[in-house]
Amino acid sequence: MQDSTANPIPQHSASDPGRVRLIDAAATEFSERGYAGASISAIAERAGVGKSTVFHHFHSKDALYLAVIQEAASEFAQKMENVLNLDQDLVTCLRAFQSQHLEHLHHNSRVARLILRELQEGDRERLVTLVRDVLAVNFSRLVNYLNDAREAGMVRPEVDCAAAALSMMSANVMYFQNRAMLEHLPGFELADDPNAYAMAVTDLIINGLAPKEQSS
Amino acid sequence: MQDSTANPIPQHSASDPGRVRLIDAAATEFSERGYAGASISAIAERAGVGKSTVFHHFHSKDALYLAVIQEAASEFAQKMENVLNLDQDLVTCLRAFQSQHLEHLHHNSRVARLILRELQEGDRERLVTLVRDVLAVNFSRLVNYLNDAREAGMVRPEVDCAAAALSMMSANVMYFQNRAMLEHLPGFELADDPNAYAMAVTDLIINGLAPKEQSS
DNA sequence: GTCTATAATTCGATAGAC
DNA sequence: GTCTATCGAATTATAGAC
Repeated sequence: MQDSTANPIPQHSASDPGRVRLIDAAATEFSERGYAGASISAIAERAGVGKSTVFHHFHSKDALYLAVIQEAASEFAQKMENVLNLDQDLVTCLRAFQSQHLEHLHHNSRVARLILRELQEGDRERLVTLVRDVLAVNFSRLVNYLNDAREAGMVRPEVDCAAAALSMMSANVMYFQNRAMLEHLPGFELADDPNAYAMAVTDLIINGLAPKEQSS
Repeated sequence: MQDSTANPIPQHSASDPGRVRLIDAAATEFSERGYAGASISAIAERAGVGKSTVFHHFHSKDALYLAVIQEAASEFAQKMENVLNLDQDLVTCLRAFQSQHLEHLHHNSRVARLILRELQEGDRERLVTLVRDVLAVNFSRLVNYLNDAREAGMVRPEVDCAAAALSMMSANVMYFQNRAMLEHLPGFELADDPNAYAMAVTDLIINGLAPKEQSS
């Protein structure tokens, strides 16, 4: 199988079962104990392999760590490709995006929490690598889509597409991270319905608060 | 578990200098070490008073903790009152709100970080109290403003005002929390200009992505 | 399991303001 | 003389060491 790789990160692909087991074990360890707290031996043990096997697949703890996140990010990148295309209308695409993004966070909550944790208290170096090499790719994909849609006249020319993309994702991250507490906000009805929330946010982002006055 | 009788939150207000010193010291200790990690003696020492003085002002560690957050929350509540009024137009109010909110996060970064930390890894009980007794008040204020604006026809009737309020605040929290990493997102120009960011988000929330033209 | 260290909380007394 | 902020010592709870 030939990889259509113009990708910067080498994708050994998921074919390797040992690699998959390791990434899964590492995801658990890292998310439960943080980067520093997770030990390679614990990861190896959890994966049912020897410590040296870990270093056969990944040349460093750092590389393994990034691979864990890369794994989830690539998966989401795939979903984005299915959803963001300019032939469909903006509403359909963004609804699908927002809904899938939120769903992705829940389905990959270990890694999502890992990333959020890293963003708060992680090491600078690792953080920059993470953002530039992994997160930026997916973020840019959405920004580019919005920019293209703007070119095509589907989006107002004044809109800052990066700010828009960030707003969309922020809303989901907030929901994912604090769902338990949102229940206690009076007037917030959507705490138990992620999809309805995603739709409400999408509607807001697309149409805004203000009425579309045409009554002149 | 002892029940704190009849919620006696004494509103001595800021007049009491000893109280103020304690709240300030506690803000630092709590935000640096987390709730469990912060000790009453360390707080007392930092404030330059004896340990038992702390308990003269606050009946418990818990009460002190809440008072720290309550302090910053009330301050923001005051700012909201100055900014959210229905006599001005929606754009003006929401711009001012968004900008002040983001500024407030920066000026009270110790407490802001404290809250965000608590939301992630805090104790359930304390979290619920925090949300219901403190955060919900300010959140509701914005939601109510939006609801009133909707009644007044300044906001589309379909909008979910709670979701809108949450989106606005999420965008700011994301920015506050991750400003350092946003620089590394390609295409994101506003990482070093909080006010411009707040304006971009406000514009988005008010007008949305879609052009205003009424296509029948 | 006992012992110990550390932390939260309570008590009783003191000193100064009104 | 009362009121209140303060403090040092005493009390309880708990987690970790041995």
